[in-house]
Amino acid sequence: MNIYFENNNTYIVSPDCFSIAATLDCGQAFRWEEIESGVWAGFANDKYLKIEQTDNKIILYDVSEKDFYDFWENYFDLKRDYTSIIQKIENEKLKTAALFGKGIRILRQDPWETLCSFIISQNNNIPRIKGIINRLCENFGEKIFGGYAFPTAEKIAALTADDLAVLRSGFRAKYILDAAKKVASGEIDLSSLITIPTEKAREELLKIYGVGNKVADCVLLFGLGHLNAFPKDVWIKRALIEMFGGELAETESKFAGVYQQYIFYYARENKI
DNA sequence: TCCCAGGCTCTCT
DNA sequence: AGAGAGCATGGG
Repeated sequence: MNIYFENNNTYIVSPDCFSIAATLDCGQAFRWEEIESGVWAGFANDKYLKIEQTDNKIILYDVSEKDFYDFWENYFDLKRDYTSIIQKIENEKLKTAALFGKGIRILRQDPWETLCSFIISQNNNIPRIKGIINRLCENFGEKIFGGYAFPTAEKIAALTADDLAVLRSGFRAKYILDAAKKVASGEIDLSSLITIPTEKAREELLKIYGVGNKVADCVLLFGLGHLNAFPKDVWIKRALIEMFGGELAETESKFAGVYQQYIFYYARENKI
């Protein structure tokens, strides 16, 4: 994987275990879309990015060397060696899923955005999740180049359930408000959850009304860098039964969350 | 029309 | 501590 910078773009040549399609469309982020074949555009924090993948190259448009090292390298988890993670897998079926989804990287998303997004995701389908999040950003987010940033917890905490009616998020609105209030007030300090043990961080997240184990694990994995978190949703539960007879010891391992994404992607793409 | 969606809370055993 | 209903809304 070779990286260079030219014309204010960032180029990644021969990327290792990095498919932007697999990474951006495997259900961990909701604000990316494929605008033309191989070209994706979306938002992260207060930034907009257009990114393209060709045969042997990934181009991050309008991303300087400083932008890349200050933000995108971490966002796409590019310092981590996914090749070695996959190589160390011994379970044959898990290895099959891993090789199928080897281009997936676990995004390091903004913790508040991740929390809010996965609260919205509960008992919901992906197209509608995206719709609600879009309305959330359009109505309450800062206008930035290309669209709207994700609204801050402070902004949401100052709203009422009536204000959130435009989202058409149903029963989830009260959960969003509780999360925003706990985060904005400092009762829950999301950034502090990055460095404490996974179990302790999960306990904190579970204090939020409307956050259960599944949502907490998604926040731990996609927003807080706890790669041992293993969210169990309906897809995963079904896949664990179909592929592994219901039990998989690797769900307790250091990179369980990475395996989880491989299994999720494999199950979804192959309609297991 | 009907079933169900990357679940959670509440209630009842 | 485990099971089941109810929840808002709309995609397929």
